[in-house]
Amino acid sequence: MTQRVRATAATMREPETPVRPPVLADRHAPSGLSGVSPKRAAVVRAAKTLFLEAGYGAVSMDMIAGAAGVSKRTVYSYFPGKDALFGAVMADVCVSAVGTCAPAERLTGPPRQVLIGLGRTFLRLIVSPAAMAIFRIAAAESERFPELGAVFYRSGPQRWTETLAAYLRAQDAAGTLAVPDPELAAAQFLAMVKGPVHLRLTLGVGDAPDEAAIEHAVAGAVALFLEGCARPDATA
Amino acid sequence: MTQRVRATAATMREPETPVRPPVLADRHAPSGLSGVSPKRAAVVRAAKTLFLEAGYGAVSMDMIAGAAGVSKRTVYSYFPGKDALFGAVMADVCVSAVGTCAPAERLTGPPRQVLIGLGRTFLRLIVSPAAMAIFRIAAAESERFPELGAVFYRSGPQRWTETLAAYLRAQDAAGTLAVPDPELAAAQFLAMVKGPVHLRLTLGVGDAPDEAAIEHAVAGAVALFLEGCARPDATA
DNA sequence: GTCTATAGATCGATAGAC
DNA sequence: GTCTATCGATCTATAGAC
Repeated sequence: MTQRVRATAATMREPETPVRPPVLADRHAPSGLSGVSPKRAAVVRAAKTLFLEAGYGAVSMDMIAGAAGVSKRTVYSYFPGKDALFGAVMADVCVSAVGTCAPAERLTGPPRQVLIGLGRTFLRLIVSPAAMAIFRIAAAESERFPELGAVFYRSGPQRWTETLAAYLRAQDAAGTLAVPDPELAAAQFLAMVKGPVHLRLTLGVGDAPDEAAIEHAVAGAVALFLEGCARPDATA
Repeated sequence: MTQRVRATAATMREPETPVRPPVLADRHAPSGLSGVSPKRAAVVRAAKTLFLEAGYGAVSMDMIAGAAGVSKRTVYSYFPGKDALFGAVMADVCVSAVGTCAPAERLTGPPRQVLIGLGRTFLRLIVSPAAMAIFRIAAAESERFPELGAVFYRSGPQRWTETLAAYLRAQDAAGTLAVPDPELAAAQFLAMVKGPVHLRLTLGVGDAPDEAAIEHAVAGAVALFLEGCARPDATA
């Protein structure tokens, strides 16, 4: 099991090359292709699974072709190279897996209740194996694939922060909470929720938190956050 | 530029192999050697630089040998393989770069002052290029090298958390603050300090924060933290 | 399915120290 | 004379490209 890294790295290093083809963008089929090729879908599916499991470096084009049940030639007919395939797949993964899980729940009601609900959903999401795998890869490869980190950030953390910030701003305006800087406060809350457990998971220290641990982390974050924001003259 | 991953992983996976040579531990020189071999030091130095710059996969033994000004044979005479060299170097890096920067400052005085000082030091440290490089590699390779993640966690985050927790516990006992769970509170504070900026850096979104941004992040975290912990009947 | 490039790893030989 | 540290050349496996 060997792998190439150098050529790859140079190829995808967007900020350094004056002319930069959109590597994260999909080049689609080799020619005008109506609809979606099933072979191509199989390649993407196989690549997604393998990349998430083992990371960019540990996956070979042979593996992908084998898992997809196609020849390597076919893989290369749909994607110009390993880096492009990786970029296309990971961008899609970020949007679908992280983006769709953004707070669909209603952010209405008393702050404590909303924060507990949102914190719980958020923490459950980010400690899931799938999310951890995506994050780990995004962190590891963001240097080589700058767009990957950006896509992940926009489709995941940024959405959560913005959504929560909007709620906090509304609460501030309504006088329910005192939040001078909603963006910062939202980031702080989310950081508190994930802080105690996410770092350990990222470093492979300890196992994923169980429900009790999640509740504990969320409750602690909510308590600290609300005590800090609750006005003495208003009910939290 | 290729690399092996399979054998490597198995070798370093301490918890799984019944008999496990201490890969993170240095085997030193091939024989009894008084003092430190300059060649060996050169190898370690070169490997450290290269690994931190490009990560495990992107660095070849040829590069290391070349950068160290020795032959590959010499490299292999000091280290049984690439994984052992990586483990030895990274463990050393974690301890020296992250460990020595643990709060040397005195954690005495009023909470606000202590938290601001500690938060500032902490944030400056973790956003430094060196620390970011180590973190990135630890996160990326912790799956393949479980010990690496553990060493990093112990020598870095865990120390900070424990130190701050001890201070918070003392303050709680003294009645200056109300901290029911010092460990959690310490983790929450540190998470708040780093949250807004560290994630972006990890994902390669945006540049390192300047002094103003650092002050802003620390001040925000301290404000939220203290308001949440300060007893109405005590001065914070 | 084949070909090339390159990675990690190994080997015999040599020069100097004790 | 032997032992040790060092070097350059070479082997095998495999990733990536066509």
